[in-house]
Amino acid sequence: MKKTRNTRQRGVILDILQETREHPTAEKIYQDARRVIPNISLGTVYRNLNFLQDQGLVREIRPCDGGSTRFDGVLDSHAHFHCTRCGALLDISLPQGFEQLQLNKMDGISMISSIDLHIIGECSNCSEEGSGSTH
Amino acid sequence: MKKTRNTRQRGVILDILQETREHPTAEKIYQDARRVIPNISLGTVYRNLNFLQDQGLVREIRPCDGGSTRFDGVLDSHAHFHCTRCGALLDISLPQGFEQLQLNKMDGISMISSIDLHIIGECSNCSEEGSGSTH
DNA sequence: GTAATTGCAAAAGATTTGCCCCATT
DNA sequence: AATGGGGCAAATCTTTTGCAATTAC
Repeated sequence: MKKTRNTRQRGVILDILQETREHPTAEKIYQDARRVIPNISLGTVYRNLNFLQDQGLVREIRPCDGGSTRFDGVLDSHAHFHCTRCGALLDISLPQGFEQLQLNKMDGISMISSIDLHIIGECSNCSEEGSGSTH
Repeated sequence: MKKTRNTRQRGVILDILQETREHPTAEKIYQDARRVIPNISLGTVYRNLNFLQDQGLVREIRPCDGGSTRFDGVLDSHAHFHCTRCGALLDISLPQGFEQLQLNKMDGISMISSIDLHIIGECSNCSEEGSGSTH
């Protein structure tokens, strides 16, 4: 297999993802990265995100309610909560009993590599504000 | 609120979605619909998919592994299995005990409207075929 | 008759890719 | 020096939208 190089761009992108729990989009990562490497290009960001995903260092989350792909650099197992009002995408702990679910041998499944749990609803912030605000 | 009309296009699209468990993409629905209404347009398909979603008659599934949005017209609660080899997206039953999970009051969540469970792995078909095939 | 809906084509986004140059090893 | 990776811009793909014509009610 071919050798990979440690470029500044790649390092910065990975750092950004590992230091936030905001699940940024590629565009947001691009903007953050430009504060460090002003002439980094969006194409490079995408190429590295794909690369890091292939390496298993990062994973992508596709918001259930449309919008662009977001990325997650925190690999502890956790679920995601999507707020339909403000669009927030939050890490949440796996519900009690989740690990014990009978997951194997279901239907036509022969091997499970990962399980994604997405909870869609309203976050406390939005609910506290009554029915008006959109963020 | 404004009145809605029962157009042939809308009916055909809904039928297609309710009669399959294949979770077609908009493009696939468009192709199927053209066999019935040869000059239906892709724009109409998208407009109706969004409309049907707003009505709660259909929901969209965003494949975790990229690719375009797929649609589901079967509303019984079920989970989805994504095969990383052949790309199949299958309905599966919710695992035992799933309904009893402690889901409320977690972290900053104040209201839950739906829960999506996606299982990623390999389907039996692909595994039986050994390690070669891509479908 | 009226307004919701369609078809078509253009526009808008998001992501990928080709090409040539630069920088890591 | 060799070649993986970057920058830039064009290309691709998916989805949305404006508008005039059509059709359900």
